[in-house]
Amino acid sequence: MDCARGEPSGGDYILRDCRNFDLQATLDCGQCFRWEQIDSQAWRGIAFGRSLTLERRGDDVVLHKVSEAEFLARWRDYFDLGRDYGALKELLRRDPVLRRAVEFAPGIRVLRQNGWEAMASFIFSQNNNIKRNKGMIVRLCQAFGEEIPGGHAFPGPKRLAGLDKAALEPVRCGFRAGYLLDAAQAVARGRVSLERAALLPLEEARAHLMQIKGVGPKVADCTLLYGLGRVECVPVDVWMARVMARWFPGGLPEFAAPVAGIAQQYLFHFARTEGLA
DNA sequence: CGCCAGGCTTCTA
DNA sequence: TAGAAGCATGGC
Repeated sequence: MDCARGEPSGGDYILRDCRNFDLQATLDCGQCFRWEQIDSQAWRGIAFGRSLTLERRGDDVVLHKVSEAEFLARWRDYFDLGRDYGALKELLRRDPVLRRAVEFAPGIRVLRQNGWEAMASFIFSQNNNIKRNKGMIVRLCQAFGEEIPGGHAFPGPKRLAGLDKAALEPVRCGFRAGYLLDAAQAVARGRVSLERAALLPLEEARAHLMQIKGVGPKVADCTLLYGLGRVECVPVDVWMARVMARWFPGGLPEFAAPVAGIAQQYLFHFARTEGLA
């Protein structure tokens, strides 16, 4: 496994000899919006109502002020550390284009974020750029998220469901305000169940999420992949559409299907930063 | 200043 | 039922 030897040390939790985990590539490849780089080796972010500092220290990765219990309960799955990315990449390398993408950023991991946060974040992302999306999310959290040490938690659907567009004005999210409210109300009232979407067959899960106004195929797929652990799901945005048209007109290789969403992440990052298209 | 942004809804033929 | 326009806002 990638980080088999984790151990508590002086209040921190250390992943010894941690392979396949490039903080920069993982936290800045367009899948998450609440992480910021502190210095060349460290990042700070907020997830699950907790502010966390992560540091690369040689072969190790250090989670600052994290107990073993907290690591196992929360961060292990969040960073997808139970998956063997070494073996996964070995599989993907069978295709020459995937091989290039994997070798471009071999330390990418796909995070398993909170389902609601992923859905809301990608509702915000539509017809938007990543920089501004981060700003909108900061303002949403400052205005409506619970205050926690080091910042604000992401506001849950119940908190947002009672608001109206006027209340969201300070977030400056434009036409997306109505979409966010419909999503919050749908989830808060049980019209849409993220828990069910996590388990449904993929096409049914997409259709279930797309009942929400402002959630189309792309946002539904991002919710499934980044928020609900559906690594077989492939969001196709403008970049991936170019990649597919140019390199995979017949679709991604069959052998990649069970982890096609992760393959997508390597391709997306490569295409967007190196211009593979 | 003009173009564009990890799209989606609505309008039109 | 496909294709284009409209959408709020700000980054560059």
